[in-house]
Amino acid sequence: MPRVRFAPSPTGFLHIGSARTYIFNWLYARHNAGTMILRLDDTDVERNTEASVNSIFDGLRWLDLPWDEFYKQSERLALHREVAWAIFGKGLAYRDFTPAAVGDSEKSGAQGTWLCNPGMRELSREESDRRAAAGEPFALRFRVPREQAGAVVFTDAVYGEQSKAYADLEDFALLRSDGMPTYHLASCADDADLRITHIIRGQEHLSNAFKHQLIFDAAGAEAPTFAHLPLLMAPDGMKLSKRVHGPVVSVTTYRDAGFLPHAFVNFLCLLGWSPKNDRERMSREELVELFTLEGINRANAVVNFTEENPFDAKALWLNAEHIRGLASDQLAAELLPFVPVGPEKMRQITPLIQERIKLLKDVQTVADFFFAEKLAPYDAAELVPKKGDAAMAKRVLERAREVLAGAEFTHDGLEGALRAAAEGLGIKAGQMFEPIRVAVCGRKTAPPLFGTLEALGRETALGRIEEAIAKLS
RNA sequence: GGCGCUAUCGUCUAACGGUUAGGACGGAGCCCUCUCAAGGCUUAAAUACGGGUUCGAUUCCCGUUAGCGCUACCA
Repeated sequence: MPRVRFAPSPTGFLHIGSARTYIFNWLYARHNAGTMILRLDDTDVERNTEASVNSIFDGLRWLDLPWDEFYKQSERLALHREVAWAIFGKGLAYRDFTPAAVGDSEKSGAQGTWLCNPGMRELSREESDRRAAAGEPFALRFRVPREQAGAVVFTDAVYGEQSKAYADLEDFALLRSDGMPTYHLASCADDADLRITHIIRGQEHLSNAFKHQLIFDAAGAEAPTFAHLPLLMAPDGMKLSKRVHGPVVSVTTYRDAGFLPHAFVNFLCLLGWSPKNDRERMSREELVELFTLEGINRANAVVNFTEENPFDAKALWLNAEHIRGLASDQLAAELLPFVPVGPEKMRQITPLIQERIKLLKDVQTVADFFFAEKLAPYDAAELVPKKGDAAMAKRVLERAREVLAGAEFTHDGLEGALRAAAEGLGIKAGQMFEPIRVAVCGRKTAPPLFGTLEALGRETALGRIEEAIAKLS
């Protein structure tokens, strides 16, 4: 039974790339009847924030893909230290007494790669113990066997066989001088302890995996299978970041704009993964059924957004697809939070706009005239039908006033009455409908007229026609 | 700089070494039609470059170029 984990560090809002990583882990777990573990990797006390923790929970809960187990890394420090000292005990790590402040960026200068602080890895055990006993602060570093000719080797489920010469790996830290574990140590210690079988994460960790393999080996644990995911990029080729790309990288932005959670999940799945059978729109069950590590691509994927169009066109299309696929009543319920109207009215309006919105939020602009007490001001010229004039518009509206006063106020009743009226006036049906549509909706493009009139009701419709006639006088 | 990874239409992607290089979104056009959508049909659009290997390379190998990632006592 596979056990997978998503291990975000709570140092910012939930990123769409992180959401995708979570989704892939979740799908892998469900596809293989495994366990999905959420673990907060909060060993960086300096940068952790409560707001970030909330953002992560909010985002993940919205996706509606529940996890099975939850852990907080900060509550497992004893385990991490135990693993670190066990590695030290085997002689595979050493104390580095170099003051923390010195030479961070200078280490890896243009000269070449920084590998270790000279002198420290050669310190005798006695000397090391003596200085530690004397209270001198130190970091614990992994002793990479760079004097050996070999390499660290592992097989990535996505990228295949990976190897890196020992000589190219630096002596990375396991424990900081304040005794806190580093990410590398804590992550591996926890993965081993939680019996994680597959580490599915972003490709930015591919290089780190060599270090992790070393830690698992040193700790005497069998390393999980690594599966690295291609990264999500911005159209400018840069890694997505809130700083430069704004809120489009945050999951909550999608939620607030009215993406259906599953449509969002569906979209993210198509970035860097393919079922290889041209399927695009898929239900959750289908995704679980189709998801495999073999389907994961190796090249980075760009999320195609611009300043004018903050959402990828394909994301929008998929959302519209899923909206259309919803039962009308269900969609009405989803729409409710976006608009000041009761459930009854919403259910009546929904069928009229279901095929016309890409985002739930679009209901605010597409259906505004249903909720507005008073129509937004429009130009009287809008009332004039194609190949007609103001006089025709007025004639149409005056006739409509009579017809609507008496007609049966249903889709079919209205259509019959209005078409007959057009014939009576000797004009095309379109010329009849156009002025009425504008009078009633305040604009030329709107949902189908008869259903709209029905939903609006006789009183409102007549009132708006009256106002339009006044505009023409 | 060192190391690692990647490279098919604008974007997401498909293609046991043998296809007219397929699909989707978006674009253009047509049809349908009370406007707008939705739907249907048609269309433009890609194998980064150079060498190999092979009867034959999108596919395998090498190089170049470009991009990304890692190179912290961040994760």
